[in-house]
Amino acid sequence: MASANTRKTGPVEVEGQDDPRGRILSAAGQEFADKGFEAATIRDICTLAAVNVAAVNYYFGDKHRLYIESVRHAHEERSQQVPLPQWADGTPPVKKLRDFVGNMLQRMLGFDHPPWQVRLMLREILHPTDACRQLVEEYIQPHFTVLCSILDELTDGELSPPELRRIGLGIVGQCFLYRAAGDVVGMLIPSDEKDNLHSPVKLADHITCFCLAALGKQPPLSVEISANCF
Amino acid sequence: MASANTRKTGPVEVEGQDDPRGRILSAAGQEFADKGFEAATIRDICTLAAVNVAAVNYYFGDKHRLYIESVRHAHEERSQQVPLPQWADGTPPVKKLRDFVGNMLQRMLGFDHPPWQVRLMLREILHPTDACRQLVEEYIQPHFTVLCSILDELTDGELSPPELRRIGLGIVGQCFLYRAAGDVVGMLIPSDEKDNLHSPVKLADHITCFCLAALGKQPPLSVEISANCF
DNA sequence: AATAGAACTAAACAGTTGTTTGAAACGGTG
DNA sequence: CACCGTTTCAAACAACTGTTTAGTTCTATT
Repeated sequence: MASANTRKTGPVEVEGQDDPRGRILSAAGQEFADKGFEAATIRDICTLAAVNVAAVNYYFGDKHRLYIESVRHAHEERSQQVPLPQWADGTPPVKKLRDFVGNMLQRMLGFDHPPWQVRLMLREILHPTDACRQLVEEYIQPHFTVLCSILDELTDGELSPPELRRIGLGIVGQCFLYRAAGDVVGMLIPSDEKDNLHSPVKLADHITCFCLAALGKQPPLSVEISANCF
Repeated sequence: MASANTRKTGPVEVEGQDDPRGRILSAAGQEFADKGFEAATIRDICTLAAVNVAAVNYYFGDKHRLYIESVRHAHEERSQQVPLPQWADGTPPVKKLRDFVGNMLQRMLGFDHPPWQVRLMLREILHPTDACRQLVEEYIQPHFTVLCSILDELTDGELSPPELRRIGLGIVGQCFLYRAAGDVVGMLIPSDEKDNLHSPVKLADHITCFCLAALGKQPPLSVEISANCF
């Protein structure tokens, strides 16, 4: 029973398809993402991971610690799946903003449908548990700080940090709605319209344009320059 | 066992504190809102409602039908708690928009802290079950339609319905973030700033101004006319 | 080959879940 | 009072939960 709860430090053993710990972590992430902490059962997780029921307690102690680990695992994976864009010096802030919004939507909505990592993180955001603080500090806060600094650069420092944060939250909120309430959004608009106007790319264009117009960096929307402005 | 599952049609019997059915419905709403469908137990609900465990099956058949009924009960109550504003003819659309956003935020965030009705509806929006369709058709869709018609009036019909919906969703999204991810938002900004700039009233002002600026119905934000514009 | 420790397993544990049962209490009507 | 349908209750039901145990297999070092 020695150090089963600590990370492997022994031989090579990449966290791949072979080691049970990794399999459990992936299986747990999917189950927790789909059903939530209570409804997901250790037995289902272990069946999915093709390990014995006792393996969870052997590797992680109990269900709760497995959950914490699996949230961490989720945002670590997602961070390197969709890393923040890197900009060369002198990149115009307008382009940075568009890139950032596009990146955020891509991370939230995914290419096809959102992977379990995102859905698990979303659960934690909506109903925070012990795993939330870490998620915010290591994942959300850094991203939000980048967004605010882009807005600061965009407005030439005319706006105070609180005002920048407020506008930043507005941008995040517009993206967040599609991620968190995507099903309901789909019920509010025709299905063909969803494909045409609410795809990640089109959405990123619209949200950026909307924000730029509000900040006076672009003509108002109702004048409708429908051509893409980037 | 006759017609215990159908609505009472007999004598007066207002759905108040006396009839067990109403007490169960309220208790269930609170428990479901706090813990979700799986984690909330019939025993806890019945204890809270001060009825026997068997009462749920007697009045509602099973846990699932109790849940459906309790979501319906929630949005019916909330509808009459915070009804949509009624505007006299000739009310300027700018005022209508501000009223609508304020109304929506009030309904979402509540005066002090959000009542269980809203939290239960939120759960259904985030993880839709059978109760979602009804919730959308009877509650969300009508509200969203009002918002779009205000935006239409505001832009003098310059924008197409799909574009109106897209902007409407942006407004909803900005409000929605505070409701759904309020805890995380609270971790992203200083606590005093949350009280000053992110109260329902201040938020309604900001979101409306932001939208009006983007639509060119008001000077851009970065010029900062900090005085209230209504 | 012998041994020690890690990895894994089947089986059982105690507790809780949703649901059902059969009988008791209730409240009005003949 | 006796009767009846409705409502309420304590108790039990079977199924499932997270967790633990005791035992087996595997692996690598001596």
